[in-house]
Amino acid sequence: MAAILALSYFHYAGSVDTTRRTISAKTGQNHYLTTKQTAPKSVLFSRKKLKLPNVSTRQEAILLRLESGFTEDALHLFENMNTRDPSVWNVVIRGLTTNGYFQHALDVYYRMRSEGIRADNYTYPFVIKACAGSFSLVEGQKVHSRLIKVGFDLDIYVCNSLVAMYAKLGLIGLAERVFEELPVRDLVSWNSMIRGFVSVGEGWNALLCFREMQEVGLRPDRFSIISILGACSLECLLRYGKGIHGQVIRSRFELDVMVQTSLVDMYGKCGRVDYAETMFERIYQKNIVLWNAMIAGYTRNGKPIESFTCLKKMQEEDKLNPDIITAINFLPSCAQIGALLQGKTIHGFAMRKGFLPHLVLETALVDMYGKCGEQKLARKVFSNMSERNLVSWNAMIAAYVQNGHNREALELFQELWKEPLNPDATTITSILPAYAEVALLRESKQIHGYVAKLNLSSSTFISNSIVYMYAKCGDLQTAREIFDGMLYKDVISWNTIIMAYAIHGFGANSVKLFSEMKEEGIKPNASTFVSLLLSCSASGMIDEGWEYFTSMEKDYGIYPGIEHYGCMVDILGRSGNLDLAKRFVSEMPLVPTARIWGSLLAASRHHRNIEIAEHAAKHITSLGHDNTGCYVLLSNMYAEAGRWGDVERIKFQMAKEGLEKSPGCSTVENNSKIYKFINLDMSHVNTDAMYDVLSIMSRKIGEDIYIHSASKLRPLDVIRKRSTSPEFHSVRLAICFGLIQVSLGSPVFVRKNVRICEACHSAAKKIAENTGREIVVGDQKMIELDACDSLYNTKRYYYFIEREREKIIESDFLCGEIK
DNA sequence: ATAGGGTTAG
Repeated sequence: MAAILALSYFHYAGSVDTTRRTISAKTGQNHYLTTKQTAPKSVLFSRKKLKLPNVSTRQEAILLRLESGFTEDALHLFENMNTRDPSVWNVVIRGLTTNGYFQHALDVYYRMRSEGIRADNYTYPFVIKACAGSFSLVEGQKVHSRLIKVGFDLDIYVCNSLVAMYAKLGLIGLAERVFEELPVRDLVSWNSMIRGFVSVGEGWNALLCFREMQEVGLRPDRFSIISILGACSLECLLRYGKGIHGQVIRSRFELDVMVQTSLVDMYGKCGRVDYAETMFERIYQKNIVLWNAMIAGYTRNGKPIESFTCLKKMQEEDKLNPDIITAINFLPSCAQIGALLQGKTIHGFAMRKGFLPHLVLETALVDMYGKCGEQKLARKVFSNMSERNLVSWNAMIAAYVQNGHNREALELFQELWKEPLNPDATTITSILPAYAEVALLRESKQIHGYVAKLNLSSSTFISNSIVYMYAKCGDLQTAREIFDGMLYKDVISWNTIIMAYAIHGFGANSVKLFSEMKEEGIKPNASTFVSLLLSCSASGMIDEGWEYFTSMEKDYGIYPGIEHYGCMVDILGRSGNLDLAKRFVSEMPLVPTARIWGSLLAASRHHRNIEIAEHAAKHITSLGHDNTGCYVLLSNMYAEAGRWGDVERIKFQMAKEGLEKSPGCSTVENNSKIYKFINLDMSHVNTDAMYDVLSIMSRKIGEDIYIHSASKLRPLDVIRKRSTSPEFHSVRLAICFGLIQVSLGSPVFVRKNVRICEACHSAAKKIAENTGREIVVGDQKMIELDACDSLYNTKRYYYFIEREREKIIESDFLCGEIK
């Protein structure tokens, strides 16, 4: 078959556009022409269409070859014909279109015209279909204007094809116009229009169209039903879909496998996989499409195990091999349970079967690898892709963010701007957490501006992320302003703003917001209490902490999770009652994690209780995580107590485990650039000025005993004081650098990779008071908080909205009997 | 003889 594509007899066909193109639908969806879509399909003509009276034997022979998929042979016969009846041309164009050779069909059409043979109303529907098939709007519009010229623009067959073509190209407006201008509309016209709305994602309009069709007295047929079930899925209208199901049962379509498949699909998409299952089980003859729909239903509804079983049953019971769609539908199930091995198996299977390259499948693989924690493999698939669309980019960006590679995610996001693609809501949703992590205020403001431009500011989910992003960047005020301006605040919005105040240590505000939240009738969830307890811990509100901790179970029926216990250890540790904290850990009903012991260790460090620190450290090291931080902390404590033997012992232990102390460093942001400092840092261009400012500041805040300008520093003095004196800690250097560099009126944002020490914390406060500058310092504590709010869930929010909508239309839409 | 259909990633 490849030979036919190489034959040269199509070269004269005129200016036929063979480039691949992307058509953006109103919905922002992209339709892509992939190599798979243009590949020849050995689609057979239906038998009933074959009976052609009064045709020459030659023509019949051509038709026979075309319908059996022997396109090349057919074309040879065609080329050798002398007398060419217009109907022969029609047969050839129809054959090429039906077999998927859209470009060749168009070539033959142009050749037909150049040879002076008039295309008729039988020619155009196929030519139009070929335009749609090759996703060529240019061709389509050329043909459209041509047929207006020759007066076929009122032919119902031609116009119905045009409606379908424009809809397929995503230009629903043009489809509507052709539809509106039709003098007479038959069932096919309506079906094409309904299908069109569904295919661009406008389920609502499809429903309106469906109702209008019945109002003008037409009864839906199986095509209408299949399309309208698609509309139900789009709008998540379970009740309405059930109504259609009722009509189907009373109609003669009950045993139509396509209608049945659409029903299974609809139930799956409306969240009732149980209905889909019942329906599915009752179907006697299951084809691959039906199996795929069922697998997709399980996957979509978070039932990966059932999806696995279903795939197995498909192979065992019906001896069906997975196809591309099966693979695409199945991969998210692997992703959901982190079944890397099974995902890889599918990947290998797809390669052996020659499914690759395939845009959608590769995107699903990127997503699967990303969710299985293999961002490197995801990147490998992504980089190998011959074609990428926005969805592929979104999947790759998400893969980086999900695995904590925020820098890479941001770099990729920057690269995306060079592509002829526009980031959408999904892109923004994926990238915002990366912005929050990296916390560059200026860049965050830029992305915020873009969100406003995209009109996404009204999305609760996205606004929540933006509030969080500003809070993490240190700009609490803007975070609050955005929160106050939100139209719909859900529980996550409240959790986020409470957390924002917690991060900044304004516990009182968190508490106030919590009562406001309750007044608004928003029910707190587990995350709300994490935020609240963190607030209490950060602001030293010990009694309130206990109160919330006991109230969450008593008043709200929320059982404390490991995070809540962690916060309580922090709170108790802060109070200085380390024995109580220790007892709390030993009596908690959950197995303490490294995070819990870490809290106890930090508290012991704070209150210089070596005994309990050793106890906590023993547990941490036994858990086998990265013990570096734990060793360093313990070592510092021994040093402070003058227990040098123990310091040496830990040093030896670290060397044995191949661990190195990661130097504490601080960063400060200026003009979207990050400047990094280590303790005693002298590597920066402004070192002298920086130390001068530090010297002045230290004097002002009463810590000037050891300070001299940098040039007068003698390293030995410094080294001797290292473990105890915080005067040259990186945080202070970063602050001073910021004071010099950041323009007046803008806040100075400093972050530290490990926990900031108490002395630096109070020094920062005093420097802020003295200079009148706003200084925001974030440390490890702030970073730890990220893991807490795991309840971000887009789906839940949208689902809620859809429920509400269903109530509104339920009474409005009553479809008539189906013929 | 002509047109309209189901499964597809985030």
